[in-house]
Amino acid sequence: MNKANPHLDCQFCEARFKSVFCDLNKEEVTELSTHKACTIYKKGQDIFKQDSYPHGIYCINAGKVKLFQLAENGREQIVRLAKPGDLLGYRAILGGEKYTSTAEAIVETSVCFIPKNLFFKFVETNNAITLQVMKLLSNDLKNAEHKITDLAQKPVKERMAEAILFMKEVYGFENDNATLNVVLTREEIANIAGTATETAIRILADLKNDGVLEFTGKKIKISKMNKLVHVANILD
DNA sequence: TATCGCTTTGATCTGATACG
DNA sequence: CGTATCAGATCAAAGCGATA
Repeated sequence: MNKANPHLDCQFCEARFKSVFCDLNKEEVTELSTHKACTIYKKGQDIFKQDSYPHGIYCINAGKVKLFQLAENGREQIVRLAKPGDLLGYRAILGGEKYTSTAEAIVETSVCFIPKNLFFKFVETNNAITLQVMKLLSNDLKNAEHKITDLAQKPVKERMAEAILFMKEVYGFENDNATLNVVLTREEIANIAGTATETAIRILADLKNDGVLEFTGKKIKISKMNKLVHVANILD
């Protein structure tokens, strides 16, 4: 199933420098390196599941991950997209709770598991990490609040435009500086915007007709960024 | 070539708001 | 109040491309 990947040394890990572990000293990096366990997940594989208990946290080394909650009606709501350097599952660990969402690889993804004890040790002894984690938490909270307001107040077209911009924020562009560096299904995009797949498809077609977006297969190119931002009706 | 999963499209239903 | 309108969801069916 999942290939273990023992050769990744935290000392040289590019992703670590973008993570909460960027401020570790040399001994701590060594400790992290010896206790973490790196695993490769194939596209579509779950890293952890909603309602299960956490035993540690996950740090993405390479790849892309979506986090979603399963609603009563069976629909998924994507609550977060994650990239290399991002931490997964830390809120559940800190709160001593079950996972409130499922994490699934959207492409082949390499993830390092850091045991609970080690994570808590870092948080207790390293102020820089504590501060970083607090920043993460407050950022998550801000995003969650923003999402609530969006879903409650904004029409679908604005949410769809925002969903596209969100994908761009997290994963950026390809070399042409316009094509999103991520491929999601229409259903997944709908699940970011919180709408039905059919509605998402119709709105994407509208945005194409308006000359805002272009499609090549499942790839999305933003041809008129200013117009897309305008459609998204972002107030700040 | 048969099949599967995803995408698209049209038709219809529903709930919220506006309006006479 | 009753009802007209609108946004969006739901349902059904067809299209389409990758893959076994």
